[in-house]
Amino acid sequence: MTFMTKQTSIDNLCLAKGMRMTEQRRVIARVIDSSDDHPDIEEIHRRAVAIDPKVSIATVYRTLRLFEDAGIVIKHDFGNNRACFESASRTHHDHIIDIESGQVIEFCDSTIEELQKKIALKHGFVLTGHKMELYGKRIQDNDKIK
Amino acid sequence: MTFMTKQTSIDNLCLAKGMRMTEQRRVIARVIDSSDDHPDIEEIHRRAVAIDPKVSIATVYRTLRLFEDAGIVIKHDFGNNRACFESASRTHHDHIIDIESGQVIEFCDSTIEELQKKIALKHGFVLTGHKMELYGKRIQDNDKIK
DNA sequence: CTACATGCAAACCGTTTGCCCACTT
DNA sequence: AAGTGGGCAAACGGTTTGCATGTAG
Repeated sequence: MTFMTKQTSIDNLCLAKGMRMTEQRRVIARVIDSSDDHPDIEEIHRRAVAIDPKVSIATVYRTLRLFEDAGIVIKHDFGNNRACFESASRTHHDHIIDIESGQVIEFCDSTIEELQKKIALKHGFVLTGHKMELYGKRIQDNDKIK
Repeated sequence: MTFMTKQTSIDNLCLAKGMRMTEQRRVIARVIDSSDDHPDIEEIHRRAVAIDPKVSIATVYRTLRLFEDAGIVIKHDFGNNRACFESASRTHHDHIIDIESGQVIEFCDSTIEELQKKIALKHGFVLTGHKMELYGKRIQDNDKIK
């Protein structure tokens, strides 16, 4: 297969869902695909424009909603009043937010995941999703000692 | 001048923090205090106006921020793009959100709380807070009267 | 060629704020 | 009487949308 534009796994997902693939969507897909953090719309737009200046912020909004509805990306709300995104193809994880630096650490704990399912069931619900964020302070060396 | 509004536990907290107690703040405190759900600003305003029509929405915003900063209320973001509040004096709990009706159910699970603390520690953090929301669909088998 | 996607700017919506008057202390 | 709080409406910031044009299929 020829490589005119860089092909991403998201591209394939889009095609599989039958959505029309424009250059903008390809660029945004590539940005998401090659990000290992949780960029917000503005940042995604910035990264997209670096690849192709023709991408407008409105298209970023529209495309991310499209991707989200298609289950291609996951939208987060870390409490900054701005949506943050990451590829849904990344393995599931939750987040620890450093309340001092704002840094985001990822983790996954299957025991908690199991418990959540059970709790939901106990209350008469089928779990369709969850959000768990731990907020904390980094432990200093002297804290560890005591 | 007039002292027509009843005294609430939040009132006392406010006084303890040395904040000036106006009629509006008392009304809003009373609304929060007597709510066992998670009303948003508009709903709090509605309830406040029912007690005293003189309360403006701007004051509701200002007062709730004040209360939040003072640790008197807890602000939630259940993903509707609107802040929801509840009294901080209520015992700790997390939430299950019915993705179909938006209804909010409260629960508390000490096993998960323990695990969260451990996970944070494992990653070098002291847990200072957490947010956990389970999203799910009601399992309906008996309440099907239509 | 047609239907859908994009760019632009205006509209939107929850929230914040400036200004000036009212009220608490 | 001094100074904070409230009401109103305008400002704000992130997000959505109407319209005319561009483009994938």
